[in-house]
Amino acid sequence: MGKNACGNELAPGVMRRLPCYLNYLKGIPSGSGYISSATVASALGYGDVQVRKDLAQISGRGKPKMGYEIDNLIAALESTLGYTSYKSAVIVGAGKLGMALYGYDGFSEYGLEIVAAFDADEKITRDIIRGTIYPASYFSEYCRKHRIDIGIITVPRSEAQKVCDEMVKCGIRAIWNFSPAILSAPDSVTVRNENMAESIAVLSRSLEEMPAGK
Amino acid sequence: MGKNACGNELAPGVMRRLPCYLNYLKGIPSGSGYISSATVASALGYGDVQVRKDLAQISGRGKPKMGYEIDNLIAALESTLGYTSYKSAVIVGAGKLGMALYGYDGFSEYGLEIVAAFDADEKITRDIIRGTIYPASYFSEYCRKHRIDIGIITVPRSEAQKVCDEMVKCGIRAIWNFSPAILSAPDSVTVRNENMAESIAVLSRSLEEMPAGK
DNA sequence: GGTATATAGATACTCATATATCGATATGCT
DNA sequence: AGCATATCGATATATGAGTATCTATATACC
Repeated sequence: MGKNACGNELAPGVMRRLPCYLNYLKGIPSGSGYISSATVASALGYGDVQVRKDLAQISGRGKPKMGYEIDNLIAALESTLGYTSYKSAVIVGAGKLGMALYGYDGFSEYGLEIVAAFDADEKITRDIIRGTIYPASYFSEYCRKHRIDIGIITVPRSEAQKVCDEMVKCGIRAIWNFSPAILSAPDSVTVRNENMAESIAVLSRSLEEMPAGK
Repeated sequence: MGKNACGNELAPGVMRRLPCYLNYLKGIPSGSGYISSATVASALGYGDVQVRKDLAQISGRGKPKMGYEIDNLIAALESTLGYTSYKSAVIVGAGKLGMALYGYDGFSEYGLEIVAAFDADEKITRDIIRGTIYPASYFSEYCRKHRIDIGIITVPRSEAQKVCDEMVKCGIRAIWNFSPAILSAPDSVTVRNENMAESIAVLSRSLEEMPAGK
């Protein structure tokens, strides 16, 4: 385990592909032993050289004629992607999307636990799916009492910047923004936008670009 | 309106930024008239040249000393992104995420209407939020009766490929995949993966990379 | 009406990413 | 044990996106 154990800069393209590698490898029956870069590449539609270069950045060496040890790769990917470290998150905005995320139990696979939800509407402060929804006024106090790693924003566009500021003030340094707002935050805070609008645009354009299917 | 009225290839980076431009411009009080590329650039953290190059691909010319006419830009962006054309969608998988998307009324802003939801579990075939959830067995018949543009997959990983195949068979040519599965589909079908795992990884790594937040 | 200026558009350049080619090496078979 | 081969790793090339610089032009002001 060399210099890349932690803290290396990884190019955005690499960060996009690594979860795909992990996902693919996890779907392989365990005990299969080794896999070649070409096999991974053709399964995911990448080039074999690209797969090797990506894996070289995060894992130990592969063996000629054999490929890479699958279990090693999975462990290296999970570690690199941060899935093995526990991260606590809070949601602000208990609308439909917020509640869906709050109730989704698949995040634990990535080391993420959503520990609380907040909403400006005091009336919905009740158990709905799996936990309490606190009034937004309690947010900063809650953050002082618990160590919160990630803030998830699922409020409407008009409220998003206010919520973002509040999160920053409470020491949250990673924000996952599901609102359509463009958030401004200090450089020390990472903001990740879940870009539904872009996805819809890509799909919509694809429909118009090839009018004749088949 | 020249050659780029429709059907031009747009680079992924451009496709990522265009919704941001639109979003930003819509937040400007209407009747403001013109805006310069430098103003847009500094608001969104891009370079002014990049903004001009992006806009040159989708809109008419700007005026020296004035900038671009805001209303024109908004119209061009909405048209290019496909938000002005009606697109019908169906959801397969009536779990929490599926129901959240089904109940979300913000998609109409992008020209997207979710017209039906399906689930393998026949028991949940009832009105929940705003519409009927049909049993999955009715899916292909429904698609024959209605023109469906986009298929949204919110089933677990193990079911996703099966659902994808069914959608392709029913003539759906654009698929929005919220499951963690890697889907294989013909080239004529556009698959867009909503990459939650990547987002979590980016945020998680950012937490580990700067241990001293300030 | 002339001139200074802000701004767009075009061109040239830099940098990063992805691809192709070549050489090195461990494995398995004869 | 020796050799053929599949696969990795390194080097070189190509492609493309982003940036910087320069030129052209429409506006506003004097």
